[in-house]
Amino acid sequence: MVREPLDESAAVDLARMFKALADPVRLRLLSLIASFEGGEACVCDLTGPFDVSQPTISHHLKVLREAGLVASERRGTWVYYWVLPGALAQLSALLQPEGTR
Amino acid sequence: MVREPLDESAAVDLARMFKALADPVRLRLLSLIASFEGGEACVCDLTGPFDVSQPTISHHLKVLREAGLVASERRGTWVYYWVLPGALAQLSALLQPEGTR
DNA sequence: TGTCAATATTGACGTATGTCGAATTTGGAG
DNA sequence: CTCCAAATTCGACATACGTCAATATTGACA
Repeated sequence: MVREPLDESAAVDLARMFKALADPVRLRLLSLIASFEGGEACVCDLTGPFDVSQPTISHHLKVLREAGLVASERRGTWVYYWVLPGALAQLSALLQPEGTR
Repeated sequence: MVREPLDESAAVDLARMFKALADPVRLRLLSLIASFEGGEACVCDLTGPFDVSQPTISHHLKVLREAGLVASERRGTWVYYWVLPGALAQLSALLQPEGTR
């Protein structure tokens, strides 16, 4: 990114992912999921720490999922979420200032 | 971020920065500024490549500046912008998946 | 001092976003 | 089969955001 200008379509794709990170609740959700033991958490684990309603949490999880930052799977009564590390790594690399590595 | 849950105030601060990145025009602006020779560009260099109006570019530059991602200085007739690498590095580190480095 | 070019600010507009309560779906247990 | 708990979807609402045209500001230079 620091080397040569992003073309428009790449910028649109990246903006979609950054937009998913551009909310305090979603950042905390992501961090909470990632730091859970085993790297995954069910929705019931995720609603407690927040002041917002459960449907709102569900909405934010959907945004994260559609942005490709997390994935989910139903197991019986519960739905589990985990972080997709590749997506974060891609964004991380993009923001890496020139010399750094 | 992957190690322990973000607290709310940290999440609010970070979300503010990610929000500044959550727009294709701003991502391209940032990339364009960074990849300019000398690492800085005047506004007149930045309006051409986009389909949006000059006031809109000015608005986006203000958003980037208030998010702490770029800084600017007036030199005579022109105003120059450059990227603040520390801010990008902070976000980059945050997104770094666990083992990576 | 007056005019011009480069940026920024203002005001307005349509659309997107975060949030909630209510209704719906889904699977497990009686 | 029915009922319940977990999660999602729906519909509504207020606020935030991206954009533009018009206006204001700033500095250079004649």
